[in-house]
Amino acid sequence: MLSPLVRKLEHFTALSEEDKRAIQAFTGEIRQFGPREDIICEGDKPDHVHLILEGWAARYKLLPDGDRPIMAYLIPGDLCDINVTLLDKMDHSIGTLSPCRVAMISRDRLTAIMAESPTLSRALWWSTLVDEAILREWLVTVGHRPANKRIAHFICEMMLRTRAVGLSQDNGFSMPLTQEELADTMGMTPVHANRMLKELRDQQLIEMGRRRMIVKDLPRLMDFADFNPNYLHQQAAGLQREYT
Amino acid sequence: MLSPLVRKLEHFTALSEEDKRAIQAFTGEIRQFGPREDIICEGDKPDHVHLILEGWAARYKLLPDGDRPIMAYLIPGDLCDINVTLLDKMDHSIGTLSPCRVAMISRDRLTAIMAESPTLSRALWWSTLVDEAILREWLVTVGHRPANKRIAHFICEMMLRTRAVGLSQDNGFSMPLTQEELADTMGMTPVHANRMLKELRDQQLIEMGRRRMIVKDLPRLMDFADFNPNYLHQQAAGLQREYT
DNA sequence: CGCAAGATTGAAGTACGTCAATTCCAGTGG
DNA sequence: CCACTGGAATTGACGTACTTCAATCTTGCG
Repeated sequence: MLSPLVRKLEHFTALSEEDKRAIQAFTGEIRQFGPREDIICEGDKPDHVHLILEGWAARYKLLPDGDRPIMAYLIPGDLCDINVTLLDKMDHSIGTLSPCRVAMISRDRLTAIMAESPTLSRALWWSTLVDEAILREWLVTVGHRPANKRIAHFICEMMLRTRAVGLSQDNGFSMPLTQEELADTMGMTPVHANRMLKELRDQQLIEMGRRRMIVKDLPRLMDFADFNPNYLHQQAAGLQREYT
Repeated sequence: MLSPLVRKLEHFTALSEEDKRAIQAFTGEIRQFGPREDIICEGDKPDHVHLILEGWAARYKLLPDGDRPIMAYLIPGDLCDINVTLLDKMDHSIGTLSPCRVAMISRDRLTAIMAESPTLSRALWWSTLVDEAILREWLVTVGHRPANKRIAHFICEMMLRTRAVGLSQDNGFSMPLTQEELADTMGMTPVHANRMLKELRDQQLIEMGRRRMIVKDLPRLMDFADFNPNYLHQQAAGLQREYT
C-alpha cells in the first residue's frame, strides 16, 4: 500500500522510485495514539516532526474562557511542523481526534533526506505552502461566510484532501469529528452547527452516517459554498488518476 | 539606518556583519508603489519574492459577493512569499495600502544567499514560521473573540510588530488603514469596527490621530484582548533593546 | 439492559449587520 | 485665507443570524 504522503506529493510533482523509498523509510519509529490524546502540547520544545499515517489529528489552542479553537486538521500524509524545531517552543498543541498512527521523524533525519533529493525537498516545501494556503482560506471562511456555507466549504475541502491521499470512496469519506469539534473549527456553537448540517441534508447536498460524510452532489455543494479549489494546489501530475 | 529585515531577524538570532551585508544587498531592484496598487495578483505566476522596505501592504482575496477579506498585513521587514515561486500560480493577491517601497528579489538570488549562510537561512525560515503562527492566531481571533477584543488584539499585535522593526514611537505607531480595511480584516462591518474603536477610546485604552494609533496602556490593552505574545516568537536576542 | 456522550429540537435573548443620515477633514482651487 | 469637495468617520434606528439555555432523543458500548 502506497504511503499517503507519497500520494499527496505526487499531486505536485513526479517522484522517482528512490524518492518514494526515502519517504517509506521515514516510518522508522511509529507511535500509536488513542483518541483525544495530545501528540505535542503548547509550551513544549519540539524535537520531532510528526507524520500522520492513520487517523485524524488537529491543531488547537486553549483559551482562558475554556474555548478550544481548532486551527487545522491533520490527516494521513500530513506532516506536522516540518521545520518547527527552529522555534523555541510550541505556540499551540496538536492532539488526536480518532486513534492515530504517527511516525516520529527526527530533525536530523529529515534534513538529511531533503539534502539528498532536491525534488523531495521541493515537494515537502510545497506541502507547507499548501498548509499555509489552507490557513488563509479558513480565515476567509470564518470571517466572511455565513454558517451554512462555512460548513459546506469545509466539507468540500476535506473531500478533496481525503481523495488526494486515497481515503475517499463512493463520494464519501470517514470524518471522525463530533459536532462540537466541527463547531470549534468554524467559530460557531455546536447547536448552530447541528442546524446548518440539517439544512445541508434537507437540501440533498450531503448525507451523514456513523462518523461518515457522504457528498451527494459535489458540484452543487461546491457552488453553494463558493468553493474554489485553487488554494489546495492539487492541479499537477497524478491528479486525474484519482478520479477513475 | 538599519534594514527593518535585519532588525526583525535579530529578534530570533544574532547575525554576523557578513549576514547583514548580504541582507542589505537584497535591495538591488527597488520599486515604488502608490497607495492601493497591486504588487501581485491572484492567478499570476510569481517570479519574484517581495520585501517591503517602507509602507504597509496586505494579502487579500476577492469574493464573488464583492467582499475583500484581508488575510495578512505586510510591514517593513516582511518578506512576501519567501518560497512562493514553487507554486504554479498565486491563490491570493498582495496590494499596497499606503505608498510602499518594495525590493524585488529574484528566486535565484535568494536561494544563493541562503545557501551561503546557514544562519541567515534559519532566520528566514523562522520568519515564515512566525507568519504562519500569526495566521493561526488571526483564525482564533476572528472565530472566537468578540468584536471589541478582536480589534484590541490586532492593535496589540501591530504594536509589537512595528516595535520589532523600529517603527513605533511614544507608545504609538503609524497605521495607514481605513476603518473599512480594518473591518475587512476582522470579519466585521465598518460601522461595527467604528463602534468598537470608540469603545476602546472611551475606556482610555487607545487614542487615534491622523493615520496613527496610540496605545495609552499596553498592559491593560493586552489583558483586555487576552493577548499572549508568544505566537510572535520575539523573545530572543535583541528584544530588550527595543524597550529602551 | 442501561448508561453516558453526542445529536436534535424549541424558545427566548443579544451581538452584530443593514440602511441611511450627518459630521469631519485633507486636499484643491479660487 | 477661505469656500468647495469627496472620501472617510460617526451616529441612530431597526432587522437578523447566531447564541444561550434547556429539554429530549438517539446511539455506541460495557
